[in-house]
Amino acid sequence: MEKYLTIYHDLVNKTTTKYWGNSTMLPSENSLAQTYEVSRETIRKALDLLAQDGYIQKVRGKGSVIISRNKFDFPVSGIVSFKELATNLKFPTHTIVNELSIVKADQKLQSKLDVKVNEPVWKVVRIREISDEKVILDKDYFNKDFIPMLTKEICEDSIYEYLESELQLKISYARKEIIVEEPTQEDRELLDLEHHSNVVVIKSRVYLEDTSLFQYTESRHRPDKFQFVDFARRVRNG
Amino acid sequence: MEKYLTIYHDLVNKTTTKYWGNSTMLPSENSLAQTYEVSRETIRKALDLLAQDGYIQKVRGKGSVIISRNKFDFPVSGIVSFKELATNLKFPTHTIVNELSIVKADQKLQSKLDVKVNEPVWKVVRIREISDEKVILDKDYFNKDFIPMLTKEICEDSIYEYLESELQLKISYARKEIIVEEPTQEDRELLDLEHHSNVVVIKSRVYLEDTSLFQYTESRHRPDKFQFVDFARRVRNG
DNA sequence: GAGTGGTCTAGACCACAAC
DNA sequence: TTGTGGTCTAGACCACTCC
Repeated sequence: MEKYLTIYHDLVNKTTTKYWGNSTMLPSENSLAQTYEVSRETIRKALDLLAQDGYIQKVRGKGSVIISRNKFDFPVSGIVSFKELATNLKFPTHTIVNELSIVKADQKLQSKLDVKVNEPVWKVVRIREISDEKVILDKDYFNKDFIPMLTKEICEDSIYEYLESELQLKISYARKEIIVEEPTQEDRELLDLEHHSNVVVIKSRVYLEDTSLFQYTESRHRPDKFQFVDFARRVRNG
Repeated sequence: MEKYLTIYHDLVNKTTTKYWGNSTMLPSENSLAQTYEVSRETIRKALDLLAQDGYIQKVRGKGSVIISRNKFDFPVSGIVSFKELATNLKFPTHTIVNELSIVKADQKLQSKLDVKVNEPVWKVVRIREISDEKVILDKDYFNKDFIPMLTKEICEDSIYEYLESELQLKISYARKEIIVEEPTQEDRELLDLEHHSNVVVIKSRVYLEDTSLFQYTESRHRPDKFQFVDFARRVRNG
């Protein structure tokens, strides 16, 4: 593996496990460069990642401050699949595949998935249970060019794991939009909505490393089971 | 200004205004290095920012692909103040300062703002109107150590602008949590909630460059007026 | 084989903080 | 004055894409 990534992972480990005792500061860049026997720029590359991910804050003239993360401040920025989320949760989770089919793209899908009308796309509808309650409805549409085959078993496990390890597709980035809607008839039928009169909808477009758009997803959550945690650095200013 | 930042801004401009015509590719790093008369590493630093901010996607062996941003894909990742948001919106906006006072920190605030119980903190409650509807309730608490003075006029304009330009405070990063709650009595009294039975709550802790926590905010939105747009790169994998 | 981006180096100079 | 992080350089080698 690349040196700076190895160092990054090692430093993540050491900052989160109090390797340096109760010190709130990382060793200096020069000191780390000696320790790892690399150039200072390589250390800086690793530290930049730590800062981006909210593990440290660099302060000019002083050093790198370790940011303590208490309790629920787990980092779920970035793209997270339900399986990744589920393994972080302490509650039992279960996935029900409600639909797995190939449909022809209509007008709406055409624009969302960047395919031609009537082109075949995978449609997957899954219900997510947490503690035996049906609280999330995931509707995925995949560009069929990238995924020749898809089975119920794969959908029950993790589509992302299949894409990355079997098909060697590299997910690169996503655009997400979070809004609140009134439940549709489908929401009411498939989810345990109880008295709730809203659903939180996360619409995502997911892109591969070569910038091709290959997935459009609507993840519809019961509002009381929705939480989004974000770590944001100040926007670049002129 | 630093070279790589100048180049970053210049390239943002050129990629968003079709400076290179309909080409979807940026010039190569070596070519850019010649053009700007800097080293390749400096160009790479600028390009890394462009990639982080979703303007380009770098593809190994090929080059940097310009990511086209259509219509509503404006980048509101990061910390955005209401004033910044308001200037982006096409609708008339207005701020009503409902409360501006110094209160003593209670148990709840103590943990959220990292101050001692009974220490004085600024409390600011503001109602945000969009198109003459009261749709957002902002409740801000500031550590008084950092802000000696605060007036109604500043709160009506932009507290952030005051902090950054007058007090020279440098906001660095924030932790946000988005959840959905049932409206409180206060929400019902101060907002035009109409029939809506939920509010979207964004809880933020805002930190300065030296990692001191100086603000805790709850921004309470009428659900139909809430939208959160995010650009996310894949989480680092091992 | 030529061109691209990805990694890494050794060294330089700067602005800033702490003493 | 010393140490810290921030910027910038010139050059090297690599893996990858495309022809």
